[in-house]
Amino acid sequence: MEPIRKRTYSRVTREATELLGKLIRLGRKERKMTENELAGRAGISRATLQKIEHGDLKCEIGLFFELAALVGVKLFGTDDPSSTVSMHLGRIDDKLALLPQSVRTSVKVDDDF
Amino acid sequence: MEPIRKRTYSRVTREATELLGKLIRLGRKERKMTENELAGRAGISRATLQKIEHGDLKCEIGLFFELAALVGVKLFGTDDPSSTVSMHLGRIDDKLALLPQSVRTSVKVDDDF
DNA sequence: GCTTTGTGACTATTATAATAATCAAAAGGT
DNA sequence: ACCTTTTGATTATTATAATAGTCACAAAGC
Repeated sequence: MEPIRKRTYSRVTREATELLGKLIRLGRKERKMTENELAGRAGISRATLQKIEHGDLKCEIGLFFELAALVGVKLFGTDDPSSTVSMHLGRIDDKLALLPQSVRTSVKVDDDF
Repeated sequence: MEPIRKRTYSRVTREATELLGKLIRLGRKERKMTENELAGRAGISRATLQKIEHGDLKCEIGLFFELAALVGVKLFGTDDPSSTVSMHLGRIDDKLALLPQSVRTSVKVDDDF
């Protein structure tokens, strides 16, 4: 069956995703893990891991990032991702708050964390 | 209806995705685009754009990256993503070619988190 | 004030991602 | 050479992401 909806992606997007997939594969091999091992750790099937390592654009971003973290790929180019990401998050929140149309939903309590 | 399959994500993954979503939102507002405008340009629905800007882990990585490119978010921290990504791709291919396919004696790899 | 536009938050439906299962072939070890 | 493990690739099925549509509310603009 031919897919009914076909979407196009820019070259930058395709290459960035391909790069991330290859970094995951490289990290996995550097840690001497098999596809089954890494897939098991991540709680996904081997088929999905294969798609991600090949840069499949349709796969969940959460799976890409989770796998990257599992094999030590630095998402934002630093050695300690979590602290740096948190720092960035604060900066972005400040910037968004200053913007005219920013919503920053007044008194909404976070439900997520 | 409760979801049948629920998946857990690490904090790093959640924060990284949230950050990327907020960077997209920030880039969109800096370019004074509405949600409908950006969604239309990207060929997606407004609902999906909202999920991405809120850091929904289940959304396609291709959509995240495509939106990031559309609003000028630099995926790999450089001004000229495509050339740099291509360069990285070549180096990763070289590294992968040198690595043995796997190592049999299944050494347990320690987790980072 | 009023009107318009942008956003948040749902719904039901449809398209599809993720899965488990399989097979063949390549790679590694003995 | 052999045998084992890992990988590539494909299937059918199931779970779910993406969609269009709607409603209410919040900001701007008049």
